[in-house]
Amino acid sequence: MATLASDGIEGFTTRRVAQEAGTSTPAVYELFGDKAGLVREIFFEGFRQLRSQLDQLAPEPDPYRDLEQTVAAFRRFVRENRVLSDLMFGRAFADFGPGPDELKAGASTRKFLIDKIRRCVEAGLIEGDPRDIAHVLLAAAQGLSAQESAGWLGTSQASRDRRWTLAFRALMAGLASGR
Amino acid sequence: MATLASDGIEGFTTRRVAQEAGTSTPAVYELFGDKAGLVREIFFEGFRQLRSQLDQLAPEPDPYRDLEQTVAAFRRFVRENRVLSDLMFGRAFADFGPGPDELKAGASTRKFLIDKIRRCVEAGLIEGDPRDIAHVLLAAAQGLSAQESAGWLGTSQASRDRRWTLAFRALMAGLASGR
DNA sequence: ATCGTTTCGTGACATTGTTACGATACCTTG
DNA sequence: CAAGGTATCGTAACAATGTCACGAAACGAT
Repeated sequence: MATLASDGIEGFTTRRVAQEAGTSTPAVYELFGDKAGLVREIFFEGFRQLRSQLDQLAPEPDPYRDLEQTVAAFRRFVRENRVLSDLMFGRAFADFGPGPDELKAGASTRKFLIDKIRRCVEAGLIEGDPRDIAHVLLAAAQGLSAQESAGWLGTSQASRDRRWTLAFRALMAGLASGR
Repeated sequence: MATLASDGIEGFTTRRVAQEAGTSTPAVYELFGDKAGLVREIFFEGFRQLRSQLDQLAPEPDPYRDLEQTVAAFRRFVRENRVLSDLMFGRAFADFGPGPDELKAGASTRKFLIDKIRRCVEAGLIEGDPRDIAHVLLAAAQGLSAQESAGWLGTSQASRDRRWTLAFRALMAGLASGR
């Protein structure tokens, strides 16, 4: 079966989706109304998968390591679902821009982060508004992931790892002492 | 004239480009070979513009403020050239993925950052390999910009500003004390 | 001045998003 | 159980787009 992952975005056409679903093209339009609607569904499915993957993380007693592990899981998700992530966080499909409902999906993921961050704040590891911190942390992870996907973060695995951990440690250390 | 900024990505077609250039479609193919080639040219032009905008920054004696100002200029560029930035840093066009030459263009921008970061390191403000720091700083800025463009960073200007400065300050503070 | 090369315009082809138009299956209601 | 309405689906078509073949024209070199 040809999927997003195997054929990339350019192979993603309504006809092909219909064919591989064993039905005809208008059926897709009957169900999703639009190609954008179809893409939107995949978008939501992506966030469900990410959420499910985060939920399956083994609980970690240390709040710091717990947060670190969550970021690592995010990174893994993006690496293993490159095209899907481009759709979720980038602008892979031209005619699909995130609307209010899509923002909610993103907010759900962020909420997951916020809880873990709150634990770190309550443990005295860092200071600040968990929501702001979640935004910053997620933005950094998203930027690093985008660069890693595009090959901009370095050619060797070692340098990419080094930069990821540097970013996380620096952010956490900087958040330790308020302002 | 219809441009990328006014009509977005969906209006960007080889026929239209040819028409507004006062020529015919195959002329475009003669010049750029491909639509990807045409897009690539815009990609490079984008990095030239970004570089030119960074070069026009008034020199700042304080290395910290200098770096901060550079990041602010990056943010401004992305905000004022939303579609172009999507093309440069995201994956706005499906059939165009960054190759070796494109990576060089990105490296040029990063080099600009590295010099300013080196100044901060030499001034004792932060510690670490300037190249690693540049990667991390650029990734964070790119992630924040992407979220801001998509509307994920918050609805109020104040919260967006707060998160930008939080990210920068936290990163710099965290880089101050090595490891 | 002539020839070869480069550039360019007309027209065509394959693909894609999208929809009109019937046909079919299914579900409700008497 | 049968009839009618509705939702769904397949065939075919249309418009737009990327791309290219095929000459025509322009332009420089000899």
